[in-house]
Amino acid sequence: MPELPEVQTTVNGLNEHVIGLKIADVWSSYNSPYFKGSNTIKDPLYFKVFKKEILGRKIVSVIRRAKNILIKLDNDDTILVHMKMTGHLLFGQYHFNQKNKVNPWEPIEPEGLKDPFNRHVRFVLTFSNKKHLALSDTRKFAKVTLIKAEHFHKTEHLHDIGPEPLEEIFDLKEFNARIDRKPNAKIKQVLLDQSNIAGIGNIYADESLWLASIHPAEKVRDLSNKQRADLFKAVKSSLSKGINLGGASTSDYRNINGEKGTFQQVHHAYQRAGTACDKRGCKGIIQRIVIGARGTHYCPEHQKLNK
DNA sequence: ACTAGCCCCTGGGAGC
DNA sequence: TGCTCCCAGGGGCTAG
Repeated sequence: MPELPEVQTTVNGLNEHVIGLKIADVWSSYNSPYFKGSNTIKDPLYFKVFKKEILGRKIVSVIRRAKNILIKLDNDDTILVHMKMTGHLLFGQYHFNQKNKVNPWEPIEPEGLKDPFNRHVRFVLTFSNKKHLALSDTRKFAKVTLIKAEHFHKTEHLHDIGPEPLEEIFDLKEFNARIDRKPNAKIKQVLLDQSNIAGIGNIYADESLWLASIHPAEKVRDLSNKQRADLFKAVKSSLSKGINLGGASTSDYRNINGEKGTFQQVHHAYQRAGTACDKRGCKGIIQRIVIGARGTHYCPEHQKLNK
């Protein structure tokens, strides 16, 4: 699923391709009564407003905040895309099967989009140079909305998000201050909570805890100073490695060219239940448990509870 | 103010 | 082979 490294990979790709492009058309098949009045394009009434506001605008930059993609327009408005579980953005000059009544924007070429996970197109921006930015989203969890310039600093879509873990200003002292907001909570749940630290999801939480030899159910107040320092380093290193490898494509994530990342090839814990722990000298077998309704993978040999 | 748990959604795997 | 059932999980929301 798209977490900080996957979102950053997408943002890096977009910056190479969409800067200066002018939005000529907008299409979406998202609509759900559940999202009526939600201020996202899943509300058909909101989509009409959204379309009117962005037509003719040029893209000036693309940045990331937590797991959100922020596409800045030339009038200082911002298109926000959150890919949630199964969404990813694709950029290219596509041909769509307009005769398909169910989904007229199902891509029929090029080759890269034959991958089934690139074919669930729900949202398309067409630029004036005939290129497309398409959002493929199998399970329709993704969120797309427009943030007007004057609302940017108070929008509900970005409020209550913790610091960016890869920024240099985010040091061990800051890390401790953030996790200590929940001394009685399990460390895995604290890592996943975006209001504590931005951008960590299930994959990088499990990988970081494996690297730092910490049991995912360890209470924050029971962590030793060494464990805190190890976890701080592990969070930074696993996220950085994820970016360097173009993200994790355990299931559906693809970059803007529709290609897989390779972080899943170096997972130590995530989705490796039943396989041997590959920590040097460790004889453990990776286990899967549930914490906070999330599948959690860890090695019971070298990630033991302190008490 | 907190947290546990439901809900959005669909492809794919298990079971029969 | 083909049907039904069930589950993954980020984050918004609500009930307690």
